[in-house]
Amino acid sequence: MDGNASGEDYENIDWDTEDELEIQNIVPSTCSNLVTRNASIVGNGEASSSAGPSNPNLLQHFLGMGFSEQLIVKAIKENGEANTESILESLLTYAALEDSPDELNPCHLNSPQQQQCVDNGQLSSDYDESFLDDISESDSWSGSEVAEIDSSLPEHEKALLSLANMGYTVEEASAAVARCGPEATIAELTDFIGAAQMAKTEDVFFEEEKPKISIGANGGLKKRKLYELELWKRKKRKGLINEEDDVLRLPNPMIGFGVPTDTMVVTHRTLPEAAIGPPFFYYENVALAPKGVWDTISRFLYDVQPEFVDSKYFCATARKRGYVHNLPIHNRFPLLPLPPRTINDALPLTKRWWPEWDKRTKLNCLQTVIGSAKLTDRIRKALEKWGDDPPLHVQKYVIEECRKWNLVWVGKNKLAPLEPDEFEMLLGFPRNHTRGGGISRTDRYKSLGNSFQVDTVAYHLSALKDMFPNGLNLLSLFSGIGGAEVALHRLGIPLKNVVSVEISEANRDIVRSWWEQTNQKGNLIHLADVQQLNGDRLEQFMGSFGGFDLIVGGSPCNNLAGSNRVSRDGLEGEQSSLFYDYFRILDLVKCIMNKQQ
DNA sequence: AGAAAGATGAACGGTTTG
DNA sequence: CAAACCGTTCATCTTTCT
Repeated sequence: MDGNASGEDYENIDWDTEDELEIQNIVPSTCSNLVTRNASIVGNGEASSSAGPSNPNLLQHFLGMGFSEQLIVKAIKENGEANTESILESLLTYAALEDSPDELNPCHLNSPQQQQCVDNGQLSSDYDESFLDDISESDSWSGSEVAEIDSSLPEHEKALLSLANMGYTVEEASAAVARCGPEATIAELTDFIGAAQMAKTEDVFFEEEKPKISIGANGGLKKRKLYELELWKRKKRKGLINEEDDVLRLPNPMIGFGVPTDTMVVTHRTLPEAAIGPPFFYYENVALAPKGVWDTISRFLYDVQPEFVDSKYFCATARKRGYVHNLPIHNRFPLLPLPPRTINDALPLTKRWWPEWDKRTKLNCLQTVIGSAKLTDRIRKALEKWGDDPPLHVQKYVIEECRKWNLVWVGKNKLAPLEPDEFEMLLGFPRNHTRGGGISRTDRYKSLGNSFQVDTVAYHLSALKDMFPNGLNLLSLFSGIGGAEVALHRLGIPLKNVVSVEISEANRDIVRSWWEQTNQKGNLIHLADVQQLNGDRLEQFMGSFGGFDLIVGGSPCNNLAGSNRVSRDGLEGEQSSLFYDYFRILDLVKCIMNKQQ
C-alpha cells in the first residue's frame, strides 16, 4: 500500500451503491438469470460530464478541496446548489466509498463502464436512494416505461432497443450484442451485461462490504450512515479495520492445493453447486493482478476459489499464476521425468561461470521480452575493470540487472538472456516446439512468454487421467502454443476432439505442427477469435461429438501484468476483458450440456 | 532505387506483497 | 524497505516487395 495520504483518486468512480447491493446478490452465471436495472438511456457521457453547475464559484470551492469535477457536478445535482453542507456530505461519502486503491484503476474513456459511470451521474434512480429522501423530485421519471418496439426492425436492432428499454445504455447493449452475437437471446444479453456490470461494481463493493452491511440498505438513516462511513474510514486509516479480511490473499508458500514435493494436508474441497461439472474447466491468469481482479474472476467462475501456484516448485523458473478450476484435487501426480528444479541443473553449462556472489538458484518469470546484447556488453565491461572480486556496489548492480532480465552466466564476465529453446525446456515444451515454420525469434519469445508452464498445468490436470481412459474432448480457449494440449498429451490422456481458439496464426501453426508430429489420432479444429464463437457454433460442435469434457483457457494478461506500464487497466482492459468471453463460452457450454441431458 | 514491412533495441513506473 | 512483474511504444536498422 503506498502512502497516498491526500491523494485519494476521486476520478473514475463508479458510484452505484444501492444498485450494487442488488447486483451483488445475483449470481452472474446461468443463462436464465435476467438482470434488469432501472436506468434510462442517456446519450454520451462526455455531454453529461461537461454539463457543469450554473454557479462556477461553487465548483471552484470544492475543486479547491481536492474533489474531482465529475464528483462535484454529481453531488450538486444530487443536493441542489443551495445546500453546500449536504453537497460536502455527499462528496465525503463518495470519497469514503471510494477509498480503495484499486479504483485508481482507470476505465477507458470510451469503455461502456466509463459511460455507465458518467451516465449514472445523471440518473437519480441509479443512485443511493437514501439521498433522495430530502430532495424534492419535481421530475420523477419512471424506469419502467417501455417504448414500443418496431417489429419491422432487424433482429439485432430489436435486441438493442429491447435492452435500451430495459434500462441499459447504448454502449452496454451494443457491446453485449457484439460479444454474444446478433442472434443471442435477450436473456443471454442481459446476463452478459449484468455480468459485466458486476465486474465493475464488485471491486468497490468488496472493499466496502462491512460499512454497507452495518448500515443496512433501507435508507432513512442518512445521518447515521454518513457518520458510520466516516468513522469506518477513519478507523481504516488508523489500521483498526483490516480490510484485507475479505479480499483474496496469496498463499505463502504459493503452492495451491499442493505441489509434488510438498503435498498439502488438504485433499478435499467442497465446490459450489453451480461450479460442478460437466464440463471440467480450468482457467489461468497472472497471480499478481491488480487488487480485486481475482475476486471478480472467482465470482464469475461460480465462486470457485483460485488456486495460486508458483511454478518455481515445479521447475527452475518462477511463474506465479492463479488457477480457477473445478477439477478434483486428490490423486494428482507430476509429469515424469521431473524437470530440473535449479538453474544449475537446468543449465549446467552456466555453472562454470557462475560467481559465488550470485546467489540465485531459480530464474524469475519468463517474460515476452529479453535483455539486450548492449546491456550484457555494458555489464561485461563493468566487470572487467575489476578482478575476480568486484566491489559490492558493482555486484549489486549486476545482480539487479540479472534478476530484472533473467540473465545467466555463459562465460567469464559474460551474461546472456535465455535462448528460445531454453524457454521451451524450462516451460516444459518439447525442444524446438516453437521453432521454424516462419516464426521469428522475437515472436518465439513472445509466444513462450505468454504460455503455461506445462508441468504445473499437467499436475493439476493429472486428476483427469483415471476419469478419461479413452480420452476427452477439449475446448481450448486462448490456446497459444498449446500448453494445455501438450500437458494432456504428456499425461497420456488421449485427445479426441480439440476445438482450439487462438488469434495468432503463428501460434496456430505451432499447435498444428505439434499435432501432426505427435501423431494425434483425434481431431483438431482451429478457430481464430473467441468473440466469434457463439452458441450456434458450440452446439454444432457439441452435437457432432457429444459435448466438451474440459474447457481450458488463460485469457490475456496484458492489462493485468505488472510489467505493463502503459495500460495496466485491470480486467476491463482492451485485451484482458476477453476473460468475459471465457466465462461466456464456459457458461454457454454448461447450458447446452444441461439441455442435452 | 525506393517504399513497405519486419525485426531489433532501448526507454518507459507503478502496484502489490512480504 | 526490497523485490518481482505472461508489457507497450517508438526509433532505427534490416529485409522484402514493387
